[in-house]
Amino acid sequence: MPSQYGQFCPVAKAMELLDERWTLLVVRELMLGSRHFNALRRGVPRMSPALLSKRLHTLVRAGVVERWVDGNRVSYRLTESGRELEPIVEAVGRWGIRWIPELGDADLDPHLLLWDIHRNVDTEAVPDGRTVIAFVFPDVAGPARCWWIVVTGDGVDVCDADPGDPPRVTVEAGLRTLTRLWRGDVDWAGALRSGDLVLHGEPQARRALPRWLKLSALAGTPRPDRRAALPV
Amino acid sequence: MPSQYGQFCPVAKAMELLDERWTLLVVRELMLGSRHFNALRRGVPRMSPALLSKRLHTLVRAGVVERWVDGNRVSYRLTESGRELEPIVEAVGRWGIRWIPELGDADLDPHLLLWDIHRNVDTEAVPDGRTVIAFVFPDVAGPARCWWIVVTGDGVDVCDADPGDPPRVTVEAGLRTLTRLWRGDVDWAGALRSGDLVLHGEPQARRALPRWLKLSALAGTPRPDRRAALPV
DNA sequence: CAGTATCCATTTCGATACTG
DNA sequence: CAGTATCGAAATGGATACTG
Repeated sequence: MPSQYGQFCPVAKAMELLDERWTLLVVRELMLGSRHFNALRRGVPRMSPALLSKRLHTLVRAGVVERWVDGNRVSYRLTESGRELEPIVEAVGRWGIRWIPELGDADLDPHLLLWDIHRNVDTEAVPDGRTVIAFVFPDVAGPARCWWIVVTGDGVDVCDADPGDPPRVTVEAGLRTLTRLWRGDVDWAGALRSGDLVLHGEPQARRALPRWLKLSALAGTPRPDRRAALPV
Repeated sequence: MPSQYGQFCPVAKAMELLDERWTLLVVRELMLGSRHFNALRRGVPRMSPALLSKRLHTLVRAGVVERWVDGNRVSYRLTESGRELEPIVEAVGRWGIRWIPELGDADLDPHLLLWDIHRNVDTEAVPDGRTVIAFVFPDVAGPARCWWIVVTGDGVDVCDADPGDPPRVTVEAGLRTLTRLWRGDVDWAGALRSGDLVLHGEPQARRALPRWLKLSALAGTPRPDRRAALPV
């Protein structure tokens, strides 16, 4: 049981549930459409399965999440109460992107980044057939250096192994740069101009890429005007 | 330092700060106008001074709160970043009052309740001069049973000792009932009708009381329609 | 696939007392 | 008024291994 504030204030009562570590991130994943335990895990990879399990149970008991068993498959989904958390998650996200713009090295995660990018591919904009987009992080060592996103009529997949087909476009960028691009901290033009992001492939495909890859839903959030905060 | 999620997601970055226990309640108090350490403590009485101090320092480092020293008096106020937390606190409050309506006995606190009520007295509506409103909780033992709110031209005070003057109105109600009235879980008519809330005093003053005491800002939040959730 | 179980290091926090 | 100091109990949660 989450610890109690001993206050009748609705903010306190809500936070008794919502301020438990990881809770709102699990809710975020459910909002983004994850339904199964291991799908949820992909969105919160640093969370141990035991803890995810515990949080899900707490959310079910609180009436925010519904656990559904059909056959031998278990799925979780938000209840009406859970869906009404959306304005909170959005407000937190908007505030976070405005006021906590700095990312530490520990915040960067290629797997998570590709996972996010892949679920925002605009399949309408990508040419029919099979399209492979490769990503190379020159500053990342080991197996997390190269990634592939494969778009077909059936959907979008991420791979950490070469799918074989030659990529239509290869994106070469520092992990931090691509992360900042995804978040909207920098735009395509700025990333290309800085030289830290380089595209390889046919000119037409390179020009089309920004339409294939939609950025984070929060990327368009207006940022605080730093100049206004400076003394005259 | 608050623990890290290891995610670049703005929700995660924001929650690294905001999901620390007590943090949002301290922000709430600052939004309600508390400026000094001991004033803040009154709004979060179950928080130890050491912990309040720690949270304030964390909020200052995060740029959400500004610590201001003038003379030998210290005051805290929200920065622009902190003021932009208001939509979050409001959204959390609205969600909480809609979806966590049940209060445990541990959530009831006469001191906190009178403190809240006193800062929402509509001084415009109260007659000029000196007006005393007494509160009696028959179900509370000891010194927390009787309270007085004193309204003068200078402001509004709460007392836990008889201020002397005869009260214009005496409110006699169970602690839970007055709390639920304050939150808007029940209205004046309903509380009076149930018989658990009784007013003493001249009829004119008794009728005027609901205009003197404004309820929580969240009291008017529409509640989920429970009937709609039932099977047909 | 969908979790449990166990263990222990670490963190957190409440209580209380004390200070300039 | 505005905190700090200290201490021990309790909770938290990360790592790892295991199960139907």
